[in-house]
Formats: sequence, structure tokens, C-alpha cells
Amino acid sequence: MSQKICAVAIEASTFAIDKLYDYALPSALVHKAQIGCRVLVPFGRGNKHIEGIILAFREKSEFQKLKPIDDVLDITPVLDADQIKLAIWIRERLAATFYDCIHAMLPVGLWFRRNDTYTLIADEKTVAAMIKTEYASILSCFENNKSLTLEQIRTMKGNQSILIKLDALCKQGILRYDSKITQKVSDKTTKMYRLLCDVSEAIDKESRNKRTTVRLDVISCLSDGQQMSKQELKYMTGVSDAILRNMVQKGILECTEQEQFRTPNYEDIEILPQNPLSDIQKSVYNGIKALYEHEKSETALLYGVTGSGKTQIYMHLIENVLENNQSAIVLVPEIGLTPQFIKIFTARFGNEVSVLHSALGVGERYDSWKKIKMGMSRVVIGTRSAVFAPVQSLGLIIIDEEQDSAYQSEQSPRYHARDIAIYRTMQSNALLLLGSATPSVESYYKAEQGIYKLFELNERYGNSSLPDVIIADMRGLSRQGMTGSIGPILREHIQQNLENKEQTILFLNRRGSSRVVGCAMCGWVPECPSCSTTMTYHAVNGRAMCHYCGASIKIKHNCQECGSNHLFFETAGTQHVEKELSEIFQNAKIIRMDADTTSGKNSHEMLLDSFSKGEADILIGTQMVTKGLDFENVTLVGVLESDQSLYAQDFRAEERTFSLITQVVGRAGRRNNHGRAVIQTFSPNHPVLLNAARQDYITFYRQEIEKRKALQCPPIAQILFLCASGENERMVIDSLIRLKSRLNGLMNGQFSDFSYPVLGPAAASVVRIAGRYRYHLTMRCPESKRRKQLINGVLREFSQDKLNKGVSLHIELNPDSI
DNA sequence: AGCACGCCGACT
DNA sequence: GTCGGCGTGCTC
Repeated sequence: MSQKICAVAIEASTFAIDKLYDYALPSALVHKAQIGCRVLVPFGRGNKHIEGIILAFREKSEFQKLKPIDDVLDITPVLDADQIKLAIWIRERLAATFYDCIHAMLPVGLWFRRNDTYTLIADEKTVAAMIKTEYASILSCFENNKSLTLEQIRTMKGNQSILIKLDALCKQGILRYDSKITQKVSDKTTKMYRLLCDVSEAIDKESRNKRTTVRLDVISCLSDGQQMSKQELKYMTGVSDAILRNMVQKGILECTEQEQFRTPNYEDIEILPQNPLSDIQKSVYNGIKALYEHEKSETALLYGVTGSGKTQIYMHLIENVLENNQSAIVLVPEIGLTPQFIKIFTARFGNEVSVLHSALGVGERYDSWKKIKMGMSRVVIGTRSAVFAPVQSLGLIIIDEEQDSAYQSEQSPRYHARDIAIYRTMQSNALLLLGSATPSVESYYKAEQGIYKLFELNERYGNSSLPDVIIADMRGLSRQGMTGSIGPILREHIQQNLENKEQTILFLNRRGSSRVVGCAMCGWVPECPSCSTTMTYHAVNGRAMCHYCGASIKIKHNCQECGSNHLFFETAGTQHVEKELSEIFQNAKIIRMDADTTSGKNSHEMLLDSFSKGEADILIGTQMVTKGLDFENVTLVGVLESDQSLYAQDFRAEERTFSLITQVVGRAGRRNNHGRAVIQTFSPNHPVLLNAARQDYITFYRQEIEKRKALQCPPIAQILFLCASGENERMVIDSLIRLKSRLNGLMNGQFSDFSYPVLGPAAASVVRIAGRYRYHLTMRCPESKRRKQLINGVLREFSQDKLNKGVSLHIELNPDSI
């Protein structure tokens, strides 16, 4: 009888050892094991029980001594054949491990938490008889407790090799091994801390310690008996992990894990009326529908100015897909997945709609996933990871605002939802529709090349028209004594809006909310001890924080370097503007939307809701105010610091600026005819601003593509970064120098057909993050099978080379910045 | 990455 | 002698 052999991807494996491992399938499990089922297998010398997933069956193996699979964990496969193919494709392309890819594709609610336990089942005589053997030490653990978890045994026995002995004892029938498996409830747990004793007792316990200030801060934070998350504690006091751990050990604090839940609230949303398609919409719809009906898969780019009614075209297409008994996936950038958007779809497609969103509870997401997999729900709306939704019979994927950077994953595998969507639609002969008012230069270029089919909607729907755009030149104002961020032109328009009882949105073009603190006497500014960054000041807690690693220091009244009391504080952009506005327009009601005011649950939606009800006159915010907001009564949009993002050094800076400004300008006057947009700038003649003001994408694109040609940037050429990071700067650089010469060697030899210059090593824009130095090599080379072979080869070599110990390497394709 | 094995110095 | 430190190499 030829025994079946399973090729298994192993959860524990790192990139260096990630491959399929062959395991024997015991006859007892033959009926349970299917491709795509997760299994428990013995792995490594100690035969540790590790989770794996069967990706293939084999008739024979090159290996002589195969270990048997312990158990099959799933009754039905969690991955089908297409999904496995996709996982393998991602792994090869993005140099990730099998399990990284699989994790990206499945909901977290599906993962297991394992608890290995050993129970003493032999009688006392047998145990006593073993007192002289090598097992005595382990058996002694069971004196007080007949049943122990592996963790407990490990803490008792330290770093001894216990697994083999435990295994042997199980074989002899002295111990019983159980692997209690519970579904993992959540991956998003927060560690919460609470005082275990009362305040005076805690202070008493700690005051014997010499370095008590931080500890006392922690105690005072928790003195009201409430819980506080680790994050908050770190933020308020700057306490380290080690100190918290120590305080827990001493019995002063208690640490519990709490799940993070945030369920969106869909109530109280007005259902917008379904308007019929206009003639232009109808002809675009018919064109896209014809592509959908093609046998072969197609990609369409729908370029439609803001307010041209792209969403309605999506709806009609989905309706068509459902009539064909197929499924559709709609992807939206995180920030665009508003209850309003979801409601539009649920109002139309009812129970067919499932939402996959990172803010959903794990349980809810898992339920949605199951519903989709079973075919109960055929319209999926979600953010980036929803591109993996296991729909039955995929007919259509829509990516709205396709230029948004939220579609690029930041962790391994660093996939772009657009690439996955292309693969999936090709697999299923389905249609991919990319929609945008400001398509990415990459996508528009592909449309020009005929790779994507281009559709245009260049008329706003109904009677809404584009706002009048005024470019306000801010140069020289400060010389005239006007130092504020609201110039005279914008001020006049705001005044006019207040008088007319119309609303205004002010967009502050800044990333995050950076506030500076420093010493005016000696020039000292706080720098993060483990990152090469300046720390930013947070007025809430009077501390300077590092945005990369979260470290914080207390800012005192005097400079810590020279002792002077001439510290300067610059408040947050939005806060600053809010203050200025309330001084100029003393009766105006203002809502501020930034990281500080939207950190709470649903606060984002609550603020927008309150604004849409007319409870405020002015909304100030950062990028959050640019997406998907549709307010009837907003007739003025102001853009502050519009050139702030223009001069960043990465090649997509101008594209991002154009997109942001175009979107925010489109927010004015969506429904009536006298919308205005005021763009304040120090570069009033910058072509990107002028094009954005006219909402002239095509001209912007023409100019941009010429620049990309000159600089050999995507989409003309592909840029590949090989990024190394590690704690030892010298080793990081040296590892890249070796990698560079290895690449050059290969490209002179067996890869002479694939030869491109390698640049670097160069430092990343933030050289050091959390104590790790970051450097990279740059290659401009086309994507091809040979490149995959070359890069994956050197990556594997790199991770196996002992000289590179402590240095990790990953690749990034056409990244925004580095 | 873990984890076991092995080689070496310190100590009951 | 033996415990336990760290360096080295393997994982079907």
C-alpha cells in the first residue's frame, strides 16, 4: 500500500528555512486530511508540536525517515486550491513565508491558541521505580499537581531539554499528552494594568527602591482604581516594559489582557435616493458591463471627477454581477469606509452585503468570513485585506480611490491590494474596476498603454458644478505683519460664509500633528535615544514623544542642557489654527478633527455627524477631512499650507499633493452652484497646484509622466529596494556591501541576461528606528521571472549567512519613501 | 527563530 | 565527578 505523504507549510518557520516539509499521514487520519486543512506536526529535534497546513499530497518523498502528522485540526479546508495558488504566488513575488501569506488571507478569528498539557497517569509504584533514571527530575514536577502545561514545566525546569524526555514518558504510558486547542479570540488584545493594593501600600513598597519617580508616577496614574492600558501608561509616564514587569512581579500591579472592540454604528443614517443614471453614466456603464461579459479577465480604469457619480455605476455593475449569480468585492481606503458608504450598499443589496473591516470585532469578522465562504453573502465591502475574501464565483472587484496608499500593506507580505486583485480576477476570469478622481500615475500609464481599458466621467452629476478656485499668495504677508495661518483672502471668505450661515471646511495639509519643543538659548531639541528622530511635544501630558518607537520624556520648565527657562513650544497645526480662528471669529463654532480629537471610540463619526447636523460653522482637520465627506451646506473649502507636501524628496510627493488638493477642493459646493475653494500657498505658480485648482488631471499627468521618464521612476522603470536593518550599524552596512558584490557577481555570471546597476548602500530617511539602523541598496530593473530567481536566491543566501547574524533583509517594490 | 547537543570551566 | 554557561548547526 502506498502511503500518502503530505507536504506541509510550517507556522514556525522563518524565511531562511521556509519550505514544504514532508510528513507521513497515519491511516487513522487519512479520511480527515485534505489539502488546505491545518495540522499539528512534530517539528525540530525536540519534536515540538507545531501548526502547519497541508498544501499538497505526494506519493513519495526524498526523505527516508518521515515523521507522522499528529492531528488534523480542520474538518473543512480553510483554503481552496485557488487560494493556495495565490499564497504561493505572493510568497515568491514578495519574498515572504508561506504562513505570512496564509495569515494575510484568513481572518484572525480562525487562528488557534494551543495549550500543551501533560498529565501523570502512571501509579506511584511506577513513578517510584524511575527515581534513579534520567526522567526523575521531570517526574518530580508532578508531585503536587498531576496535570501541568508545557509552560509550567518549562518554568520549573528552565532551559533543559525536556521535550524529548516528555515525549519518551508519553510513549511509555507514564504521562499523557493533550493539546487543548481553543480558537484564538482576538489578536488585538491590549494589556491593561491595575493597582493590586491600595495607594499608600504601593508607595510604601516602592519607596525602598532608589529610582522611584517613574514608579510613583505609575501608581498615581492608577490611584483612582481604574485600569489603564500599557500604551497609555507609557504615554503618561514614560515607564518601560521592564519596570512594569517588575511591578507586576512584586504584586503591586495586575496585568490583564483585554480585547479591543469597536463596532461601527449604522443607525440614524439617511438613505440617499437612488438616482437614475445620466446619459454619460449610462454609456460608461454599458462599456464596463461589456468588459465584464468578456470571457477573459479585464481591468478597467474609471477616471471620474469628484461628484460624477462613480458609486452609482458601481451599484449598477454589482446588480448585474448578482443577476449572473456571481460575487463582487468592493475595496475602500480605511478612511473612506464610512457608515454612510456601507449604508448605501446595504440599502440596495440588503443581506447580501458583508463588511470586512479592521475595526470590526474579531468574532464579527470571522462570522462575515464564514458567511462569504458559504456563499451566503455575495457583496463584500472592506478595506485592503478584503481583497482576499473567499467569495464563491468571483465576478467583479472594485477598488475605489485606487491611488490611495492604504492599499499597500506595511507588513510582510507587503502586498498591494491592486496586484492581488489583478491576480484574482485573472484566476476567475473576472473584471477588475479601478475607480478614482485622481488615478495613480501608474494606473493611468497602463491605461494609456492599453493594458487597462479607460473610461471617463468628466461631468459632475446633476446640477452641481466645480467650485471657484482662488489661489491665495501668502508670500510677503509676514513682512506686512501678518503672521497667522489664515490670510486676508481666506479670512474674508470665512466671514462671508458665517454671515450666510453656510459651513466651511479647512484642510491643513500636514502629516500627523507635529509639535516642536526646544530651547531658544542653546538650541537643544529632544531627540529619541533609540531612533534618529526629533521628538514631538504633546501638551496633554507635557511630554515629548517619539513617533516611531513611542518613547517619551518629561519636559520641565528649564532646558535640560543649559538650564535656561527660554523653552519654546509650537502647538499642533490644527490646534494653532483653531485658536487663531476663535480669536478672529469669536462667535463661530469650530470642530477640530485630528489625532487628538479622534482617538476615542467612534469619535471620528461623532464629530462628522455633529458637523453635518449644522452644529458647527467650521471644520478644521488634516487628511481626515478630504475623503468621502458629502455635506450639503459646505460652500467653502480652505487649504492651508498647500505646498507643505510638495517638496518631500520621494518621487510620489507631487502626485500625493495633487490628489489631496483635488479631492478637498471637490468638497466645496457639491450640490449648489456657488462653492469656493481658497488655496493658500507660497508657490502660487507651482504647476501641480494650478492643475489641482483647475481639477485638471490630464495636464498634471502629462507633466508628471515626463518627469518620471527623466528620473527613471515608476511606472517607466521599476525600483527595487533591498532593505537591511539591525542593531549594529557597521554590520548592516557591511552585509549590504557583501550583498551588492554578490549581486554584481551573479549578474556578471549566470544572470548575465539580467544585468542592472546596483546603487548603495544608502541610509534610509530615518536611519535608526527603535535602535535598529536601516540601510538599503537600490536597483532599477523590470519585473520578470529572472528577477524573482535572482532576488529570492540572494535573500535566502543572506538569511543563511552567519556573517549577517542580527541583520534582517526585506525587499520593497516601488515604495513611496524609505 | 527555537532548540538540542556538546564542549568547557567552576564548584559540591 | 556534575552542573550549567554559551557556541554551533539542524529543522521533513
